[in-house]
Amino acid sequence: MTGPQTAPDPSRRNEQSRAAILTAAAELVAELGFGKLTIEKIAARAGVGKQTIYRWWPSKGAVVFDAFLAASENPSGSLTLPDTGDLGEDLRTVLRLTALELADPAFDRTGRALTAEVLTDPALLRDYRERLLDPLLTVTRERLRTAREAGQLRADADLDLAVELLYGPLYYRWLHGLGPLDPGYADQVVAAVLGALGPTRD
Amino acid sequence: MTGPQTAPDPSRRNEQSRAAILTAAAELVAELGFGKLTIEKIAARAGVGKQTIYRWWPSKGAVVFDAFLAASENPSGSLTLPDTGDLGEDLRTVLRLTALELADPAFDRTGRALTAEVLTDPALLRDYRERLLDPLLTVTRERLRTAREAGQLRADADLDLAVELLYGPLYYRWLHGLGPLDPGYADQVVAAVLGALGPTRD
DNA sequence: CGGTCGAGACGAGACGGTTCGTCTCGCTGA
DNA sequence: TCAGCGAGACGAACCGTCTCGTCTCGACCG
Repeated sequence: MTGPQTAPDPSRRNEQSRAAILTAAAELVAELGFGKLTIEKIAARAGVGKQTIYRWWPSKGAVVFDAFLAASENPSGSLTLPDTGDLGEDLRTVLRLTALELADPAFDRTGRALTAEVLTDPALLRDYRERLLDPLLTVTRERLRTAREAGQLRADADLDLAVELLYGPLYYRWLHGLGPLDPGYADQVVAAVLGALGPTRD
Repeated sequence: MTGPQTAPDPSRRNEQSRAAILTAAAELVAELGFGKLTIEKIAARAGVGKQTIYRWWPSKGAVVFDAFLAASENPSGSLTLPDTGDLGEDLRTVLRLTALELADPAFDRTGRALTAEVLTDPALLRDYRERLLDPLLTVTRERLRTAREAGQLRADADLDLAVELLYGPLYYRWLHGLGPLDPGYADQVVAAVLGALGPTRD
């Protein structure tokens, strides 16, 4: 479904070319921004024929997305959240790290370009969900489930809602440039979510 | 700063052309989507020279953004939130309406395209903040302030945080297609925010 | 075994098509 | 009279497709 109609043979793929293309794409998107980036420039920088890019990727967005993934993907392949037993502490750790990443100017340009592409290309959005977002949300939800069973969240707390209450505001503030993305803000969000979904104080 | 370097004289501007351009842009972005939309097509549909578009707008995104604004701007010019005295009820009303709009397929395409443009063009983001987002956030914050003074929120509730807790999750869910944007979800978000920042139950 | 051969990915770049943004044209209206 | 107007010519940039000749690799055969 995702592959081309006349499928090329992945086993014959040239790994050097693939790596060179992703590296070139990552460099160029940082230098030029996504809008001024072209397939031809990627090919030239990578020392690669255009067709080699068109053969393996359906769009410019897909190339940049893969480059981003290759750079950010955990080599160990496993994505985990800390579990010290204290939900608040663990969430603060995660959200502080997230805020730190979003606040990094180097990440900002690439991240915004990628977000814009992902939001307007349904196929890319599916990829993004499957390979990055859903794993993160799942892992977060599982941590919350553990906490709920330990009585650190209400028994009827909606975990999907909780996850969106955690990440939504950060994301909203980041994309719109509404305010500083610092550890204090991360702590505020965590405190609010715990206040809303934590055990009732009776 | 926003204007061209050799400023044209706004007083000599042709209002018919301006309106025709915005109408054509709105129609075409709905028909073709933002990506396949071109300045030349807008000019042709509007019966206008390309230069007339380039003279008054810096980018394709800016034209579409203006078209969107012209169509959605409240004619009375005033943006207000309901104030029945019951904060929960008022917030549910607003968030339900917001969710309804985001869930509208007709809005979805245009909204995503516009969001993508706004996020990657700092000048457009500034425009968006000034003309749409900040007024909405301000009006929401003022409603929350009233409620706080009436004792419906904690005395130390951070209103900036509150606003982002309200809109952030909706926005997050919408952009990523995480789940249904229905009145029930709006109610859940409001309940969570009131749970977090409402008066302590002592 | 070791040599031959065909398939398919590769680098390079020509190609026609599209859109870009700039630049003239006269024309028109304040 | 003068700046904005519709129209469209213009060169530049990229698009995505295609066609070269090269190379690598597995299959097959002597």
